[in-house]
Formats: sequence, structure tokens, C-alpha cells
Amino acid sequence: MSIIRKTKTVKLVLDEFNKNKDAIPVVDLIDKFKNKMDKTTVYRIIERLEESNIVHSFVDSEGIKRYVKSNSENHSHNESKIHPHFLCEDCGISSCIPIEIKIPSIPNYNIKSSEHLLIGQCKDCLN
Amino acid sequence: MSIIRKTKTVKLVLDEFNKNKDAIPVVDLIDKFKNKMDKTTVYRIIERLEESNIVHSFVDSEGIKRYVKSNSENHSHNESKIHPHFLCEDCGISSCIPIEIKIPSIPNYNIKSSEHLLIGQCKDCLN
DNA sequence: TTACTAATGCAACTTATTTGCAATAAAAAT
DNA sequence: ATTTTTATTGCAAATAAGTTGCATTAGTAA
Repeated sequence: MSIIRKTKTVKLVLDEFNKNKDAIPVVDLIDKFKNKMDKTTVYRIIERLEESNIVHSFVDSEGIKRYVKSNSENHSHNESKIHPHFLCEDCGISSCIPIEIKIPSIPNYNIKSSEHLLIGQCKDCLN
Repeated sequence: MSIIRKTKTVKLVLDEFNKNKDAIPVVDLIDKFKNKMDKTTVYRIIERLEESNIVHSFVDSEGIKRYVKSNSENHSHNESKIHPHFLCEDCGISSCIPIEIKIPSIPNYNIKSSEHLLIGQCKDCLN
């Protein structure tokens, strides 16, 4: 199943992802849209957005699942799917880092994918 | 605060970590000890074990926090703290991978630590 | 053996996420 | 343009994970 119908709520969520390039926790979306749609709807919309590869998600070091819009740099080609994500420990923002990560090969393991989270300070918090 | 008293329940949990070298989700521990101790106790014991650096934790790609015993290879020296973790997508086991990961330096970011999760098939599931 | 207080169990609470279902509204068919 | 189809939504309720307060229990040190 994927995004089929362009409903008002879907447009609102898509707009948000288009405007905001950061990786957003579901809870933030639910809060942001609390007067516009039900939390159930938020969960179901991001589910469909993810299945359609319009957004992708990762779990940050706190265990919070975050969603970002996918784009040609980070997602459209299989080869560029694996990229690290960044989490600022000062302000909490999170985003994709468009560099390539080569998966190390480990004897006795068949590594098929990987997740990389870099934690530190973002540009804004460095000053 | 750290582990101070060697209670029965602490010994049980420590035994489990000594026997089992895999990274265990809290929920599994709670289930395993459901007749031995309360879930609150499990949470509090692993909290103290982690503060004492006896175990360390990471969040896997499903957002599940897992705990493993720390050892000289993976934890006793600061330099070796950062190591990848592995998650088998077939059987679900997870463990530390004792290799070194060098944190890439990213312009405009101050990267202080990182988390790396490798996903694939473990030795047992390869056959 | 006693005194001190960390540790535990239990109940209750918060927060995140999921499910079922009836009502609504896109999109397709007429 | 109207009707039909069915994806989508909202709401209520359920499930699950994790946390908190507090009275009781049990390590440990004096």
C-alpha cells in the first residue's frame, strides 16, 4: 500500500516535510498537527509516506523514531540509501548527512545494511 | 549512584549477563525473570549496572534498547568504547562487534560520539 | 545485634503506539 | 454532474513500555 489519495491531511504533512529538512520525531508531528488531525492519522500517513519512499526513518540514540523527506541525494538510488544521520545533543535537531558510508565486512557475518548515527553539535550550536 | 549491594536479584541479572553474551532487550529480561523479580526491579538494576559500566546499551534499528555486558575489548578503555553492534534480521540476536570505527569528520559539525548498527545474518543463520 | 539506608515489590500513572469500526471524502465510473 | 466505490479519517479503547511514590525488606557496616 502506498499514498493513493491526496487528502487535506496528507498535504499538510507533506508540506511540513518539504519545509522542514530535519528529521522529525512522530510525537512532534502529532503535536504540531494536534488541531488539524488525529494522532492515529499522523501515524498512518507517515506509514504510507514511508512505504512510498517519500520519507525514510531511523531510530536515534534515544530510541526515538525520526522521519525525514527522502531526496535524490539520500534516497532515490539504492547505492545512496545508506547515509549517516546526525543528532545534536544540544538543541536536539537531527538530519541526514550526505556522505557515503562503506559497510565494513565482518568474517562470519553477512551484513546487508547498516545504520549510523553521529552525535555532537550542529553548526548553530557550535557558536 | 552505582551498584552497591549484591542482592539476590542483582546476582541473578549479573549471572544472566555473564552467561549470555548477546545484547538483550529489557523486555526479555523482564520476561525471563518474571517469577523472580518485578519489572521495576529489572529496570532499576540495569540502570545501576549501566551507571557502573558493567553493562552498556544501545538502541537497535527497531528502537529496542539492548544491554550487553561490557568487557575489556569493548568498554574498559575510553578509546574502545565506540564499536558497532550487530543485529541478525533472521533470528533477532544482537551482539557487539569488536572492531574499531573511526568517526568521519564532517565540516560544520562537531562529532563527539557515534552509534553504528550492522544488520544482516549471523553465523548461525547463514547456513 | 543493631542501626542505617539501599533495594525491592506493588499499585498506579504516563506516554507511545495500535486496532476496530462507523462516518467521511477522494477518485473512478456512469 | 451524479453515483459508486473504497481509501482515509476520527474516535474510543486496548496494549505495551517505562516511570514514580511509598511502605516494606534486607544488605552492610558499626
